[in-house]
Amino acid sequence: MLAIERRNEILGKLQNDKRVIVSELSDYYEVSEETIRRDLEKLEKDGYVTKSYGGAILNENINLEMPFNVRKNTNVVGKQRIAALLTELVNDGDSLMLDSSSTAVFIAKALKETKRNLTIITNSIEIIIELFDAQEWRVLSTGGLAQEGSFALVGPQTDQMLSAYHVSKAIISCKGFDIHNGITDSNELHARNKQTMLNRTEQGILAVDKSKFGKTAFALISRLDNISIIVTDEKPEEKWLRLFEEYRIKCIWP
Amino acid sequence: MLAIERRNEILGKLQNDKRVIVSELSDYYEVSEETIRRDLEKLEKDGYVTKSYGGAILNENINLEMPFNVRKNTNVVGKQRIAALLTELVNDGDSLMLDSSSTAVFIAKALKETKRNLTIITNSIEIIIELFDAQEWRVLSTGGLAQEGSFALVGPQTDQMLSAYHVSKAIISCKGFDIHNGITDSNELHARNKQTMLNRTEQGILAVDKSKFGKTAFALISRLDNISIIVTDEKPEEKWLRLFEEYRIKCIWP
DNA sequence: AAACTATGTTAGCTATTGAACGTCGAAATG
DNA sequence: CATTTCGACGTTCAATAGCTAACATAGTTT
Repeated sequence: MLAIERRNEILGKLQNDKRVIVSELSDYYEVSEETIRRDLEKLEKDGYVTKSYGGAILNENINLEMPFNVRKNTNVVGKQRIAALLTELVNDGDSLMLDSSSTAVFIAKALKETKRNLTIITNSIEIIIELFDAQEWRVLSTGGLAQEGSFALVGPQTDQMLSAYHVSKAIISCKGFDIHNGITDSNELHARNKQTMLNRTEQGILAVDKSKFGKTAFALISRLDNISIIVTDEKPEEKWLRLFEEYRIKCIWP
Repeated sequence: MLAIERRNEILGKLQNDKRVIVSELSDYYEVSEETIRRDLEKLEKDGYVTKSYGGAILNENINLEMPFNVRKNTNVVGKQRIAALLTELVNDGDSLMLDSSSTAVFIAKALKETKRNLTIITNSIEIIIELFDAQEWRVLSTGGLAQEGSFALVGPQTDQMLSAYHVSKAIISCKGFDIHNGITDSNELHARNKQTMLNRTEQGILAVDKSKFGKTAFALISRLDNISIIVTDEKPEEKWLRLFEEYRIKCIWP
């Protein structure tokens, strides 16, 4: 059994029983108590539980149903790479906009571990939840219509709220990214929100894995002009790099 | 049973009964009185209770918030009763505002099972998540600052968004409810948001369990004038009913 | 091969609890 | 109003369970 499997099972047990006992888990999984303690330690660090003498209890304010069931996360490694690169672009004290892409969730997690005193504005419910316990941060939710399926807030209310702020960096993702058609998304409301984010910042950062290169989706977000930096998970081909140079876009990969 | 569980339960009992007795707790949990004293000592150190000879009483300094998991799980039955009563006041197609109280979460759940085609505006992240899959409903999130501990969005942004709408019913809860001091809450930002909700509706509904009657918390939400209906979990005493009559407030209990 | 990860093992340390006992507080009694 | 009395309190001590930290090992990744 993999460690991560065991941890997930422990989380499952916590959802049922609200608490776990170190000695019981150690018996059940036939690993040493130390291993279980290390598991709980990790879960505590991730904010899921509170340890106590002899065991741990579930943190009720983390809505556990969500992170596991909802996302059919693809290319997790790529997204984590992108997130790691992004932490180097962000400084303590920055103000950021994050969109409601799954990449942005990874970015939020990575930033939480490394940065202090950030101000985040986002329309992603997942990110809001992820950052609820971020000490010293200011986390703002745009309002908006709760859109089934994407865990995002969308619509004109979202745009209006975004327009009330100006941030040093806006980090967005997209469904498609093409020389002729610019940056595109499959959902018009999402596209509009991302557009607004780019309009309210000096530095637009596109965080997008390589599979999106050369793709075009339904709704236009922006031409390439509004993008300052592209962060991706693999080195793009020469034609892309030439294009980026032409537009004076900095491109970063691991 | 883990020590932290016992302490949380004691806090829960304190929320209901306002006081605890050392000897009773010792019997109930089958630990020595010393252990209970040490528990109370810790709770006192954390500011939740004041010890006294033979037991301890809850600090009525309601400004100090209970841990979320304790607050959420107290008087579940009362909250469910209130939620059930409220479904009878709401019609299919209504537009509602719901605040970020734990009672409101129960109300949202009850409505989801019984009503069609509602429009909900709320600043509660829990409710947003709960209603993400509500078919045919329109669920709007107010924006706002994500406030640690309460799972709510607060601040001027929240007010601004609320002010952009007008609904048939606003359903709010509170920490204290008193003849002279009106409806009060421990948190000023929450109080302001609830106030705004009452201003944006024809029918203000106060959903509040009986333990709040006669209490006064720090921040004023509203005088009684703005309330049309009070829904509670037990029949209030005569003096309250007379008061409600005077203000032409309808009061409902199971 | 080196670096890293997951796990086990151990030794020393710490936290939690209950028992014992002298002191203190509250309420009844004179 | 002073005294008495009994339960409650705090402190200390000891026992035990649990914890931390350091090191060892094996398997995996780079």
